[in-house]
Amino acid sequence: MGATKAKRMPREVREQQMMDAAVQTFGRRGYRAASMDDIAELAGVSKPLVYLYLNSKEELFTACIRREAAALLDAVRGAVEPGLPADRQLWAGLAAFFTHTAEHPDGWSVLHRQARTTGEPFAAEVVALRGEVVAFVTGLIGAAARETLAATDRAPDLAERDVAGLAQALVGAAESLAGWANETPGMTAKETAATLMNFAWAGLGNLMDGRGWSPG
Amino acid sequence: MGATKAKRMPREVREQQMMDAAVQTFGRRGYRAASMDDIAELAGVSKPLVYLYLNSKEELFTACIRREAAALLDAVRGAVEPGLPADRQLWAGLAAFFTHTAEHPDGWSVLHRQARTTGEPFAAEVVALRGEVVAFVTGLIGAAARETLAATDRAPDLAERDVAGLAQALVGAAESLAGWANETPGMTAKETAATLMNFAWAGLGNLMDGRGWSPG
Amino acid sequence: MGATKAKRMPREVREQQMMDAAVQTFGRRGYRAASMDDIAELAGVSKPLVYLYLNSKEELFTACIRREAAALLDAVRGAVEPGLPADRQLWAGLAAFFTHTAEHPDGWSVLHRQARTTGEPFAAEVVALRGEVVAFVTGLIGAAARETLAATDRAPDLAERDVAGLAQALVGAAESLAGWANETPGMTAKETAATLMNFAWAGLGNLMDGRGWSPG
Amino acid sequence: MGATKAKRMPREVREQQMMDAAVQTFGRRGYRAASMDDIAELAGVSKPLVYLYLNSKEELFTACIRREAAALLDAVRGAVEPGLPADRQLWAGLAAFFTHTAEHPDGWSVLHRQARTTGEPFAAEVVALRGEVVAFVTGLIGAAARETLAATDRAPDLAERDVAGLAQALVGAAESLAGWANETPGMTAKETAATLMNFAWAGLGNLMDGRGWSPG
DNA sequence: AATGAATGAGACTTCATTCAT
DNA sequence: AATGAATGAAGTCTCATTCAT
Repeated sequence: MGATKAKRMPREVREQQMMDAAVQTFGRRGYRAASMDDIAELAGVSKPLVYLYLNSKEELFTACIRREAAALLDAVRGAVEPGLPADRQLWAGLAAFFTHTAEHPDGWSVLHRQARTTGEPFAAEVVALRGEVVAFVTGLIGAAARETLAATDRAPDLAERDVAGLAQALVGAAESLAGWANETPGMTAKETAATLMNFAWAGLGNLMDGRGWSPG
Repeated sequence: MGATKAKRMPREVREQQMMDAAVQTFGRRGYRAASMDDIAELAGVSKPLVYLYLNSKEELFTACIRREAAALLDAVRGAVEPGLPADRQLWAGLAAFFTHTAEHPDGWSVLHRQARTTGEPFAAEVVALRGEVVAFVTGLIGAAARETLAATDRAPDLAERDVAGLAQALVGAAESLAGWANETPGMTAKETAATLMNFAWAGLGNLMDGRGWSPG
Repeated sequence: MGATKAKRMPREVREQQMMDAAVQTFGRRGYRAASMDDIAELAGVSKPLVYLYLNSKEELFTACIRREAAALLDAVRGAVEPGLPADRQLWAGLAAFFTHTAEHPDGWSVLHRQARTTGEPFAAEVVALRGEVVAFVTGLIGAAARETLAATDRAPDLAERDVAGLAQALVGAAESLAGWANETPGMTAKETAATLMNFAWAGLGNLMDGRGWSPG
Repeated sequence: MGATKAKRMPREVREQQMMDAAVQTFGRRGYRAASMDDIAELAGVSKPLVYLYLNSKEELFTACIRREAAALLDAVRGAVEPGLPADRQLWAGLAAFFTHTAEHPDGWSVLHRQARTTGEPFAAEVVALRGEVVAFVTGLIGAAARETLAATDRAPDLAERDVAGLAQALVGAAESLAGWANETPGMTAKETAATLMNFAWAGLGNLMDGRGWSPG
């Protein structure tokens, strides 16, 4: 641990070292509790250099959020093969999601725990990320609906709002399970993805058949 | 808003005023970003009085967590009538949960966003709360399984670990939907509860039938 | 420990309870570190009552100094019988001094350690006490000199300044030994007094004979 | 007075300036009454710099105690030539002691008045210093006894405990005289040392002859 | 005779940030 | 490309003291 202390590295390398240190520190301690001193020390550079490259604590945190968000999105998108059936796509995306969060717990913490609780302007960054994810999932649910309809030749029976709520619930459940899986030894990403698919898929299917649960 | 500025109130009343102010401030700004000055001012008292009654920022935060956790648990437990079928119980509990979180957004923020990200010893308080909720939900799922089995005369087919994962997913989805509902105008607690039941119940039923989704 | 909590005591009794608590607290913690809260609690009364009777922390400390100084002076003066030879008087005074400081360690601490280090106006109080003691000792040394001269029919050979220095040294040694004796188990007041007399008396005698030590 | 306000000094220099200011402030006002603001201002730096270099008020005070203790011990040890007779060694040590305390009254105050009354962990530092001094003096008294015995061919007559008491008394007297000499204009260190030698040496001699004072 | 309620002022400490080299 | 030196501002907490009953 601890960055290589070699002097005179090219700017881009130093910058990544600093951001690695920042993600780790922010992710574990939170934005306020993380000090620029901590980050500089962990990065193995002096504080003025951090400011020279990243300008301010706020910009540094924002840069961390964006880097980690992009990495997560790339991982999920890269795992989904467009040609497959919707349920397989969804499963592949979830597996990639759980894999990535397990392999980058500090980055995931920055996105899911810290950025969302630190208020504006950071929460907005995560809202954007989450919006992309929800849209992606919404699209998959819609595709699944269409596939089902095509196979059974029935009329669509899902309001827009229901789909949105379902996507929210699915994403929320995934976020929750990511934290739980990280804390549960022996829980692999694929098992976690299967658990969630089990939980969600049948319900989605029933909904599309118009056989939802109702309090009546 | 802003506490009544009447002087010379009995201790217990002042203490509640302070905790109201603290929950609001902690919930909106987070533990670190909330200053005791802010809280005292919002409570309409001087800072030393806050310290006289609540001892320290840490103890104040802990007291807030416990008060809000107790209020949430009471609301959910009070809404569930033990005699009803499991699905009705679950629905009633969810509705009460969404109602309470909608009516106490700052308290919910303290529990769900802030306490969990502020590290020990606060996270442990919420872990305890969440553990009670998960146990409660786990019990309901088990009851539902037994009811189903009694009706259909089939053997149980749910491993302990699956139930635990399902409860986690359900609670996580509920937590996520609580935030979403708070930010979505016109979304009532009952609608939110119905959305989640739709999403979850059919899936649970299928699982109990041994017809889970699998990647194969 | 802990004053009787009976309510409605006559003023003078309450005042002594408070001063007892104050002497103990000041003596053990020092003026600054002792808080009025501590003192009031130890005295078993509310803080406003302490202020009602003793007016302020400064006045309270001053009152403590004066009470303890008077007690110490009374103890020493009461032990010295004017008719005896000077050395017996000195010994009796020292024994009384060591007895009193051993029996009232907090009071002695207030006088010797705390009041002297807390700056004006408190140091002046102790300077006055010490001045009385030094004058008393100086008188005894003078008397001893006269007795010696009367017996040996020689001219006096002690300058005023030497006597003052000797008295200072003797008092300083006594103060130092008081602390040491308090910390040395099994060291009685009379033994301590004898140690100091052993150390000092022969030297005084030699000096009066003009046989002092000199670097030459 | 007042440190040079030149900016951008090397760390070691600044650190000494800060400790000079701290010794002066602690020595005159005491540990509790001295504020870090006062010290920083007297040192001509901002408060954060004091914390950056010295970490905390406690560590700063401890550093002051150690620096001043070392300086005092060095001064006394450096003045004593091992080859000389014991009485000359003692006198030289006392003269150096009184010289040093006269030239560094604030440092002496830190050691003798403030550190001893501020409680742990500071008192322990001074106990260690004083222990070294008492051991040193004890050694000299023992050496003197042996020299006397060698010259007069008599048996030793001093118990261990008596020697310890005598050393205590001598050190106590010296400490007391140091304060007195500082407050008495025109009193030089050598005069003070001679006064104490006069007071103490003959008494020690008599004791070694077995001719101590006794109340009988 | 006595106290619960309340506070202005000031203490120690930390942090994001800049300056000069 | 990089850093040692330095600080304004703000935060948590304590304390002597008073008010109203």
